Amino acid sequence: MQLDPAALRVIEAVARHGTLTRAGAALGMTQPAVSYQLRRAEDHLGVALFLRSQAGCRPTPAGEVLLRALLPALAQIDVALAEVVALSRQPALRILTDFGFAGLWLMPRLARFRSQHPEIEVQITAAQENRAARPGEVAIRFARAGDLDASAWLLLPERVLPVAAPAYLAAQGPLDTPAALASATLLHLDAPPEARWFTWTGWFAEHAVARSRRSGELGLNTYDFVVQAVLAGQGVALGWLPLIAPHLDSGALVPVGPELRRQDTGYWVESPGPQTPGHKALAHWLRDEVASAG
Amino acid sequence: MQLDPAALRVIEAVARHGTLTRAGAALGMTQPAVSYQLRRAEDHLGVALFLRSQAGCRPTPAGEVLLRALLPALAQIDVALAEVVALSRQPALRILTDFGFAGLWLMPRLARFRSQHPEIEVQITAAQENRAARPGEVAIRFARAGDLDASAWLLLPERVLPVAAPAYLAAQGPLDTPAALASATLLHLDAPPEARWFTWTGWFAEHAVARSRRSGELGLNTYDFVVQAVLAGQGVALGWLPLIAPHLDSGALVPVGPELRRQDTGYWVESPGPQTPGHKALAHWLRDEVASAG
DNA sequence: AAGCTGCATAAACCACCTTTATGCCATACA
DNA sequence: TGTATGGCATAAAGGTGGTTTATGCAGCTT
Repeated sequence: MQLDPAALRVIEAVARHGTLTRAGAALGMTQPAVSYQLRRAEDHLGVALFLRSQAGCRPTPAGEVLLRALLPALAQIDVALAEVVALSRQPALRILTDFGFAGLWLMPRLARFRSQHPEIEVQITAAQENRAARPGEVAIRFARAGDLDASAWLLLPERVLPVAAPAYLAAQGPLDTPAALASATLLHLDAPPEARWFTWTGWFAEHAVARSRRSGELGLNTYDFVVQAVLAGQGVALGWLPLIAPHLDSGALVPVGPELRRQDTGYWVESPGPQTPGHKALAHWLRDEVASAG
Repeated sequence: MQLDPAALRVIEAVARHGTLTRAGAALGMTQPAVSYQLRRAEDHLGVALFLRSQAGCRPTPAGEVLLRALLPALAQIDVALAEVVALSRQPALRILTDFGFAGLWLMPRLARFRSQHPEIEVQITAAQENRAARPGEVAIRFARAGDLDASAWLLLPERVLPVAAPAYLAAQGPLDTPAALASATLLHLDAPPEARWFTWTGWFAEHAVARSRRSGELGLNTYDFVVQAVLAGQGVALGWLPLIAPHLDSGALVPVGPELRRQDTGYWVESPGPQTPGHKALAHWLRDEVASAG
């Protein structure tokens, strides 16, 4: 047995205010409208809910049975509605990250997050210098374990391998060995000294080949640009696997050397402060994206 | 922040059924009406509550916040509504009593009970022979403590006194003493031998006067009739105080002898079986009526 | 490609909910 | 006693919002 839902609010207002007139004022209605609604509800249920007197209304025993459940239930609903509205007024979810990650990983995938969560407004702030996230913000930055707060988690471990464009390989000849690679033109990602990622120097050291940077070789300070240059056949780059995976898949780039991995460095997610549903949704989605990429 | 109450039902139905179309069928509406209501609610709140897909809807995180409170709250309301309806369908409150009590005490007061409890339908069954109440019934009958169930309670202890009409006294002369009363014409309430109330025999025995019934004196088997006869000046009656109080107040009858009381006999209320709000309301009202009569 | 199902949107319409007006009743006060 | 005030009920009028019908788009399955 259900009751016209509007009537529930009227019943509650009458109980709360004690007269039909005052209930109407609270609901933005006139007394006859309240009288009509209350009457309809009582007729529908087949029982009087309030006794009317010149001094106002008081509930009948049947009315009290209903009000005992109705008042707390409506209060609960109102609390939840306030919570929903407060959520909708949350500031946008701000993601801090570097240009490379933003351009090569996040932006191509963001449409998927937005279609799953259209209610979450997302702001992406890309920068050269990654600062730590403030409470409420989400930072996705390249770092090593120990550099971050304990609650940060590793999204993408570091995996690199030398890559070149097919046209460059055709002109250059085979680059089958680290020694052959040492003779090729290398593209460098210029970064501050405290940068934690693999560089060519580090790569050759791992393969016991001495190779220093030649003058005239291209150096770029944004990984996005490094990828553009290698695609254009300007040399061999150290490919950051999760970021260049689409180019490998399409054949625009081919591996020209073995892969190197590190488990304690990579892109980490830190998200200080309270975790709103938006924060949780983003974390969940990020994990899904990595998992589905295999 | 409140929401159109009709929308709450729509939101709940969409969550329960998983598609707008099926929710509409359950609510007796079409899909576009559901779509419109849901849209209005979402616009009002400023946040999407459901994600729509070809396969149906699933709640957003904000939707889940609301549903966590809404589903149990609406369930509580529905339970209370069902309870109210069940109450309204209770059989009438059946009161069993004798003709004297019904006619002289209960009926004159019943309007007051009905105005306080218009939702309670009352049935009065008066009879010469009072049977015990069945579960759900309420019996108000003359009895002595020990004859009834332990839950029965004494409504009106027995208080009697000789009364006559002023016209009878004017014709007869003063009846100041039990001996003078013995010479008067007495009106008798004829009852079965197991009757427990005061009779004239008992009254005279208490006053050490031998008085037996004279032939030709009027005997009546209903107390209502006894009261009519004494009002008509046909003799002196043993007045049952609670029942004749209005006549004493009005002067239609005057006392012509001392009052006798007994505390273990009188009108008792027995009400076996579950005590519905109706039963409780009646008991409460009965106590109030006795208390306000002093 | 065809068929089915789900949701969104626009236009039309009508039922019902609200307002205005009025009357009755009870209470308080001068 | 008469007047004023406040509360509820009822009737009539009207207008608007909620519903239906029609249509189109998208996704999925066979």
